[in-house]
Amino acid sequence: MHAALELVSSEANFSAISLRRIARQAGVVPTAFYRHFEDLDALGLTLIEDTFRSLRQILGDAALASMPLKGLVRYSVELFAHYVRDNRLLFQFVVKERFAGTVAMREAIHNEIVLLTNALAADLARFDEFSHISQDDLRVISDLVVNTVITLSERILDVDPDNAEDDALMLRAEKQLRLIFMGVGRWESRSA
Amino acid sequence: MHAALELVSSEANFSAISLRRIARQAGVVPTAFYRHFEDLDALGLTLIEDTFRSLRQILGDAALASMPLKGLVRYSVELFAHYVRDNRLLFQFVVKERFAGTVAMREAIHNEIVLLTNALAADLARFDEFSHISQDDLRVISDLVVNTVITLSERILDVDPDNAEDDALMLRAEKQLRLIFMGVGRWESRSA
DNA sequence: CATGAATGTGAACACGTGTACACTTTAGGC
DNA sequence: GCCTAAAGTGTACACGTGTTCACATTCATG
Repeated sequence: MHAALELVSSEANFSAISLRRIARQAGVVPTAFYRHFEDLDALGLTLIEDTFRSLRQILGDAALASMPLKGLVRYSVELFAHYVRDNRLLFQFVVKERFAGTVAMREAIHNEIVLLTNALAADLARFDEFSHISQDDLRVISDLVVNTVITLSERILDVDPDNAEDDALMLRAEKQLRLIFMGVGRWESRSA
Repeated sequence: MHAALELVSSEANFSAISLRRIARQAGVVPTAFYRHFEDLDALGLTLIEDTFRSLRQILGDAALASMPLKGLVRYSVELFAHYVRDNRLLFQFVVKERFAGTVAMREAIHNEIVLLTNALAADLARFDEFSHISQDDLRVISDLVVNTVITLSERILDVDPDNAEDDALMLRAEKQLRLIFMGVGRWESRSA
């Protein structure tokens, strides 16, 4: 698995690397691959699963819902950015395969993102600031927030690790999220 | 070029299809490929160029800056969505290669998006509603808007063409953009 | 209509690919 | 310390790959 991640990180994407190259990178003979996965698709799906399993755990442990809304934006952006940096290869893989992968992979990633969006909507619902927002609109807003955070991680992965210009990226994302939350204050859900 | 687009649309992505398969799809012998492009990279870059050239033209012709801000959101979302649907294969290609493509391709796409963002920022600056926003913040806002529209097109491409549930997607994107613009009303640029 | 450029052809090359199969090595629980 | 399941090995096959080169065809324009 790690060999595959390394190759995908330095090459274009998963479909561009072969079973034999992965095996070579892992220091193992090609046929040994089959001892662990039925085929390349299975490997890819496992990598995606792993990524989101641990991401869900991080986000769950953080218990964001019990924080004051003030400062939550900065905190969660930093938490997320930290996690992305710590799992660079894994996230690079997911970002690349989100649109370029197999249908199975794309669906898996999509489903996980939907789950994250739902979780965020549920968290936001607990804040007074969102009490005037309808259920549907809560999901629309969460969707926008999730997309903004995804874009942030794509960008963090695009600059090289020790460049440290991530700060500018994070500040921009924070600004955008604050802007969104400002809009929420004036928002009126027709069917609230 | 069209043969390549068809294959990429039905397969995973560009790096997964071979020169020989493109030639076969085009009804031509493999070596004939070299009469038109130096290699596959050149083909890919040309496709990206073409996509954005015509997109820039559409957006330029629309002269959005001369419209009232009211109704502009709905109009531009519809214009954009229409264009994406009319150039489904082209956009599918760009979306897939945005992160999974060659470095050259990725850079080309990235640069084009930056151009679009700058153009939007310049357009927004003409509206009274944005007169209290600093130059930098204008770019941050435009960035958020562009990302939201990109996400919309990714989703339009994900549902099959004659499904006609695009409307729901467009409504969501419109809501999100209106939310952003609501935030702008309360936004205060510190260095305005 | 002729001529020259643009486009398409076919054979050949060296090499990378996924996977099957029988075999050997490694490691952990009784 | 043995023995069994897991992991790794080496060989072999049929096939797809990019690119080369000399040759054939098409087509526009003088």
